[in-house]
Amino acid sequence: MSLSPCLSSVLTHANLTMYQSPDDALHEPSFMQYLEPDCAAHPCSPPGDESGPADPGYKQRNPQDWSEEHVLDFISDHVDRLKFDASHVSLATCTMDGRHLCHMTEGQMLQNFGPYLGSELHHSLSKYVPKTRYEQPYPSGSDLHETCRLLEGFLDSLSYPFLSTLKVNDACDVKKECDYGASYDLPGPLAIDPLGETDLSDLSDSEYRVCGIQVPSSPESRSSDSDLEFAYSPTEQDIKPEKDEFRGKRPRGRPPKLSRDSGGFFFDNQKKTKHAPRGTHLWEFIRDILVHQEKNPGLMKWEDRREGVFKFLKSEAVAQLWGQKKKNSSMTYEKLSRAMRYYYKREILERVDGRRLVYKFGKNSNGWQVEPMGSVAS
DNA sequence: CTTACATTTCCTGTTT
DNA sequence: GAAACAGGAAATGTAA
Repeated sequence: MSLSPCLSSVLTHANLTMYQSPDDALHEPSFMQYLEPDCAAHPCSPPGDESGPADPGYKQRNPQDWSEEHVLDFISDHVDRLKFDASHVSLATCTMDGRHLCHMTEGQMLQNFGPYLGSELHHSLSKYVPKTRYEQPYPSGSDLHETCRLLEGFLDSLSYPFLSTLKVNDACDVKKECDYGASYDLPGPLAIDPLGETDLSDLSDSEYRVCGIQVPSSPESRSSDSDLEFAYSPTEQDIKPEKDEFRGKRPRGRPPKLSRDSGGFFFDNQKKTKHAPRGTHLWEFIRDILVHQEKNPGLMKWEDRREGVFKFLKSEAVAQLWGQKKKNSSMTYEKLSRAMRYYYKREILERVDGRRLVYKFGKNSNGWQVEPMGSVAS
């Protein structure tokens, strides 16, 4: 389907309606919210038609030959598929022809489109591009190191808790020459499969991906743990000062959301656009990991299944997974554990004194018990 | 629009 | 000293 006219208008619209305040942002329709009605209203291609009447569409073309509209189609398709909130995409960011797009390194894509969408676009593009051109995003040492440098700079600028030890895999073979450290030995792409009766069923495959990025198991690099709000491109005013600079100035409690009008970048794509469906609570998420450990072995384990005592084995990995579920890439175990502690009062969890990373399900939790007929617990 | 809820974020202080 | 724990305070986003 040729979405480009719609997409262009959408992007233009989005670009022209930069958020003036957080409140504006709250009510700003998402990228796709713009897109779909617009496309419905405009004489876009009929449903199911991958191409316009005269244009075979980007899928039928060599990406090198993509027009700007093809590139916009390509991006919009991914935005659509990923249900990505691209309301902060600027048209300028997406305006390029296929040749330009193909010449972008993964690092540049991450920088332009954010870690989530950028990674997806890069990965997807590598399937379209003939091997002659695109297959070698890091063909030479210099290119490789340039990308490493870009990526490192980008990651550093985000001050992501683990980014200093990130390992980039797959299409970017950077790991071979840029040792970002050990990765979580998570099973595959952190894949918790939808569990049918569980509350994870609303997750798409992509929601559990780490976008080609694996997070290290040893959270040693938590030095920047206060700099987790990296929802924006690192503009001067958006980058938080060092922690120490805040001392004595920052009020207690969660700070107000920053304005999102930071130049059309959209690293706040993890912004929650929808609250988790009713029933999708943290304790249930934890329970489901425990109950279906075969889906994610090694993250958590039962200490005493009968009593409901469990332990985090990879606390930060679980937190990352929870963050993915909530579209919040800055989730940490520290924050997750705060939410866990709130469960004590509600008796969803019980305190287990003296044991680190160990919790116990309380009387107000359910679904974890070993039942005679094994209806829930497997 | 308001309110309740379930977090999320950040903090200080304590314990392991 | 670092990581985890504890819990206060305030903000957030969604549903009702």
